[in-house]
Amino acid sequence: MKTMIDMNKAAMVLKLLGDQTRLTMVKILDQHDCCVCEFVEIFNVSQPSISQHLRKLRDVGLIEEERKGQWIFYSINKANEYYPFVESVLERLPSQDEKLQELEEKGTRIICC
Amino acid sequence: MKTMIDMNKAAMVLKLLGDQTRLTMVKILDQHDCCVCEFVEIFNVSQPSISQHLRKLRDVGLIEEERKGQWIFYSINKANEYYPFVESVLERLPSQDEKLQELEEKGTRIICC
DNA sequence: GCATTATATAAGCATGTAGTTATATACTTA
DNA sequence: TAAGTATATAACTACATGCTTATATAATGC
Repeated sequence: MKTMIDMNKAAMVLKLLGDQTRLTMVKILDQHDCCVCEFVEIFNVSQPSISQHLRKLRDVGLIEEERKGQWIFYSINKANEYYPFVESVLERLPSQDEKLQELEEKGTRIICC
Repeated sequence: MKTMIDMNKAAMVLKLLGDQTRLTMVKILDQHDCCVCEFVEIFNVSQPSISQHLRKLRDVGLIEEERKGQWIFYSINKANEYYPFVESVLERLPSQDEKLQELEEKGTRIICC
């Protein structure tokens, strides 16, 4: 039995995911925690733009933040009511691990604490 | 093995589905063909607004039109490259059959040919 | 304490979106 | 053929969105 979701909530979540930056962020976060500066490097946009995307995802509770020293790490919130729905979308998307791989090769991946 | 979809195509499709009117249309069309005037009655918006939503869905090939006399019927295009992805979203949505049910009770459902 | 780094927020701007009204096109029926 | 019904398109408008730059806040390290 699959988890159902209200039409209006579903449309809201799909709209959130209907942006290439946010969709990729969520796909990455589903596998790995990430900090803001990593996203800034992955996507070719300004830091405020990244913060604003993260805020939208956090506002609906789909991701959570945790400060670790100087950095703020974001992670997926699997307990969120929309997560099962989001997960069924993410399953259809190719892994974005190579984006973090590139950071590691450049030595800019933040491994903290 | 699930069908995969490019990130940019996925974001484009999710954006299309991230509107309550279009999402509901696609959910209905996944089960029943429908003509424009039925959608006009179901959603509380003008006929041009409905036509514009249908056009967006048709432009990516997700739905098809077929004229039947005076009416133009739309149907889902299961052969479309995005359909498997869309289907996995629709599976999580509650049936919208009651909307067509209401039309039948009012006697305004178009059964044609 | 001061400079540096990381992040968030505010403000402004250009573009996109969803709706409307007006009008054109196409089919049906008297 | 004329009137009515169904649909699409064009033009316009209000509002949303995603980006930018500027600035504020917070932690780090000298």
